[in-house]
Amino acid sequence: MEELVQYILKFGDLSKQQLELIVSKGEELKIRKDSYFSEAGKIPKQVGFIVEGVIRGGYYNNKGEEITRCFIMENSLVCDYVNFEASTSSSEYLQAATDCSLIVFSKKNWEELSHIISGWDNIKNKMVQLCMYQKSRKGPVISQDATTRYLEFLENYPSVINRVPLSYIASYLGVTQQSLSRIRRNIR
Amino acid sequence: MEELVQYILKFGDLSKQQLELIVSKGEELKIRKDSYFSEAGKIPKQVGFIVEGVIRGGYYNNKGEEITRCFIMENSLVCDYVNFEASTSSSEYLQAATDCSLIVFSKKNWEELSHIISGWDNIKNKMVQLCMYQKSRKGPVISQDATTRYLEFLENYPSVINRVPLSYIASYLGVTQQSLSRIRRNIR
DNA sequence: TTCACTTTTTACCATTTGGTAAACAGCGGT
DNA sequence: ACCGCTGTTTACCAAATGGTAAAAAGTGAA
Repeated sequence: MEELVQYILKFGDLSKQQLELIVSKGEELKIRKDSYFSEAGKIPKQVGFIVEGVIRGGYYNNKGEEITRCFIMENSLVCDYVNFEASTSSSEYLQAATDCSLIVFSKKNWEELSHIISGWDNIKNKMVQLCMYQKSRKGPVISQDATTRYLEFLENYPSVINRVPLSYIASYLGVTQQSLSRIRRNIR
Repeated sequence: MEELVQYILKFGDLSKQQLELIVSKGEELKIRKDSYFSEAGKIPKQVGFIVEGVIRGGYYNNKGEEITRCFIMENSLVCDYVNFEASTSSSEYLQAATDCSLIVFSKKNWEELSHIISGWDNIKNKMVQLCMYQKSRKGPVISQDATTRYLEFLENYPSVINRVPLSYIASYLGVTQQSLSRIRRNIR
């Protein structure tokens, strides 16, 4: 759980005792590649912290096609927070793009922390805001051509390229898998 | 200020007295089309609530081209909140796409509300989360062709099309102004 | 190893989009 | 009205991308 502790401490100071209390409310969860952390059409039940692996955030457009909206990496919070908080069903899913190792908090445990740790809400909100901020930025720039988008993806996510199926990356970049394959050939 | 009061009440209950206190901390601000609410490279100094008008969120890519990332409409909070809170300079700007009428809160006033109104932090965080959520979703889908993106834009933002310059919409959709013009002709 | 299955690469052609340049339309100021 | 400025539309051709289909490469199980 050490990674989680270090992550939390980036947002504010807590005593060793308080940190132990937080960790005690989390559970380790391993999920296999392609399984879902939360599903489209369902209420998100957990907040997660990624210890190892990559999570893919996406949704189905009105033609039923899968759209990949973001990749979430190690040492990040992962949650569809607005729907988690409001207990509303989400239009998005969060899916393991690789085998993942997480620390998860049930809604009950997550809310309890607000009551038993003073200062937690402040830290929590900063963490959630960063989580949402990271989801919202750094996406591929729609006005750039596919080659540029791919090269920028390599810069922003160098560790992802060899870990997740190419089809997910193509979906993220907004091109067909064939086009991405051609782009990769032309770059060499 | 009635719009702001109604907006706040969607996130939690407050007394008439408390609402008046909140309103008293806000200032009316009118900004002309094309002027900036916050600028790229600078620290965001205010949280705003849009009473009338449309704000355009965007940034410069590494080639110096303007990228439009979102449009923010009436009755929404507008802020680069993560950088506002941390007093860090933003890579994005928020620009009036039409003449705008806002209610704005300085950082000082915004923070004072947390001390003088119990329950405000809870409401505030929900408002900020929604603000960030709206910024992050509903963007044009990169894998769809430009015509589809334009048609979906019309559905999602029917009131914007005749209010802002076409070049902003083209930038948002990721096409040149000429291509957008051709698309509009072909649809009729 | 071989087989079955999935992922990735290639190839071909039709379609879409970008780049450049010019014409056209709208609008405010004089 | 006329001018100058800005925003929008057109046109033409080159380049990028999608759709379809098939081949090649990788992977795991028997």
